[in-house]
Amino acid sequence: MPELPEVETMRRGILHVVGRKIAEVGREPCKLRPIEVRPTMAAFRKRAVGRTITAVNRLGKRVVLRLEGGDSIIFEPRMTGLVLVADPPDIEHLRFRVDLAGKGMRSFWFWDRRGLGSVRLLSEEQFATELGGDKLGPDALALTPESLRERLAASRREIKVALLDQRAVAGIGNLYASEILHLAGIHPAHRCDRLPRAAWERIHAATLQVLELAILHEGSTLSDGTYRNALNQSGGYQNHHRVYDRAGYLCPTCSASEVIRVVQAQRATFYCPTCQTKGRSKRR
DNA sequence: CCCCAGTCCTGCGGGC
DNA sequence: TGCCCGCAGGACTGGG
Repeated sequence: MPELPEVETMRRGILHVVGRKIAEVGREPCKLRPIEVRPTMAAFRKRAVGRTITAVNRLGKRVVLRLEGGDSIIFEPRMTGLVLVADPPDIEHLRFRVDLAGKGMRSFWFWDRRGLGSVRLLSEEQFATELGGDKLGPDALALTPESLRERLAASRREIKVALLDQRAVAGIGNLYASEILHLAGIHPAHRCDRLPRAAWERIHAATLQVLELAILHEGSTLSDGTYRNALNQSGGYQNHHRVYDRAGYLCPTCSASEVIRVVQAQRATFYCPTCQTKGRSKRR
């Protein structure tokens, strides 16, 4: 499931479309339930064709193509979406295509097995309304210890659940939340409003460390094999997971406890009961 | 406002 | 071996 490192890898994989002009856009033939594309294809085509792509950005877990004139195309992969420049895993799940004018790469695609993702073209105004303001917190890579603490310290939620809230911090998902809290040595069920200042600093440092290393490895491809980079290659960070999907295995940090799986807010959380303690017990 | 449970969707794996 | 159910968790919504 694409989170910040996977989406950042997608972004880097299509960075070379900057400066290219869009020749055509459209849905790919697909027998499954169609993904959300907005606005209608006729309006989408009218506003995209002939425009030059001026930048490829990432906003939390979305890839953003900036077009000359102010519109943006937003690719939102959600669970199983991919941005591909070549060699799709299969053609049945190709959902959307962008053709480019001129010399070089001719097309790139949005592929999505489960179809929960979307492709949207937004004006500057729509962009500000739907993705700006308080809709999304600061990007996890742009976080400071203070901004993290300011946004979450008053919450009564458990820290693992709060880290998934994109209005608090943008980019962290279920997999990396577990990995971050393990590296920080914080129990996932610790209430935000009971975390000391030093804990926020550890969470902040762990967030940067985990996400940056995961980007270096081009994200995590889990056993279902869904996530691929723009060239349909697997990521490598799954080989560095310390707790995620590793219930019953010995914690690689302490070698004293097995990794535990629990459910928080209907999602799986993995942690080490020795490395990640709650409250006072850890105070030397 | 804050938070949780339910919803969308497809493919896979466990259990019988 | 085959079938069916439950699970995976992005983001959004409805309601307490």
